[in-house]
Amino acid sequence: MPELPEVETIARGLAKRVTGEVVESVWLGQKKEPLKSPARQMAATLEQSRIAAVRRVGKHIVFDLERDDLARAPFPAKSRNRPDDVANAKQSLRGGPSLAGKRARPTPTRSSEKAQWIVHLGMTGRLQICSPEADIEKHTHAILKLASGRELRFVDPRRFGRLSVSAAADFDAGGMEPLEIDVDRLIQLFRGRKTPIKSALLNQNLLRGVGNIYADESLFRAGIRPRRRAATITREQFGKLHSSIQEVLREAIALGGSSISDYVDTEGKAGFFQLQHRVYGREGEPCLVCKTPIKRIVIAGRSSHYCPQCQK
DNA sequence: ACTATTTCCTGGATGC
DNA sequence: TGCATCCAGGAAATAG
Repeated sequence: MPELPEVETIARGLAKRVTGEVVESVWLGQKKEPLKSPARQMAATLEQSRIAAVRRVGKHIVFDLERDDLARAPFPAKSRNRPDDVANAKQSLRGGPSLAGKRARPTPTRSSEKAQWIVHLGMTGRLQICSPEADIEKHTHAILKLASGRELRFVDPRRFGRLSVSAAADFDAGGMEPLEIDVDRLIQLFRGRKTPIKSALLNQNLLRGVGNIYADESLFRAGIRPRRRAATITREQFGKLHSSIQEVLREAIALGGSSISDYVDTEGKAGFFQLQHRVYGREGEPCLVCKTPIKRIVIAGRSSHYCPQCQK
């Protein structure tokens, strides 16, 4: 559910609150789904590094990590680990997390080392900043203990979220940023594709960050039906689509994203763009332009909402 | 090289 | 009230 505007909102909030923090220690849960990198490598990369920046790339939250103190170890090289090598996984959450402590003896390094911690929230992932005394929620998969005494926690009931580290600071989410791409590039991306435009918009290898809500909303504003094959869309319509996508995303960011179900930002505040939805979640309700009932169809397993009158 | 379909996961909503 | 079933969604994996 968090798409570009929600992730942008969350990343901005985090940047405000944890930039400059040092990660002292890391606890990682025993569930393996949320971890794309080996637990030991992730913990070792995070521990003793400073959060230099937090930013959004597509739907990913990227924490830029730096380690410029000569006394500290360089980021660990890629290592194969035993599958059960999960940092202190057996510790009970109830008594407070035990934090993965001792690492290998630091090897002095001359250069400033960079790495990244990459968080994808999936459907239900959340990053919390809280005091160590705060109750640890069910489905907490990672806890970063910060030098300020606070904790940064990753909670994700459905476990569609993913955590990974990129040792070389070269994380590439693929695709292009929808708020940066120009019309010609957009046309290049979609031209000639037989797939429905809705599916193309959701393909993160083309545009990164657009999800189900903003795809439907953009197509409505552009007057294009979600099932339209990308290849049949005219240059002029692509122009309209390009401006619709950017308009929808910018408005949504300005309102703090869409709070569907239980989405809240890092401060616990809800977004308000859901109040501006013109088709998403409005099946059967009258189109705000022409009063025709909004239709809901399924495209590639995704519910898609549109006005049969306004969209062609 | 593309495109379409299936799979992963749990909580909330719905139905009997 | 309780139990079963369905649905939501992103992206990786699989199949064509």
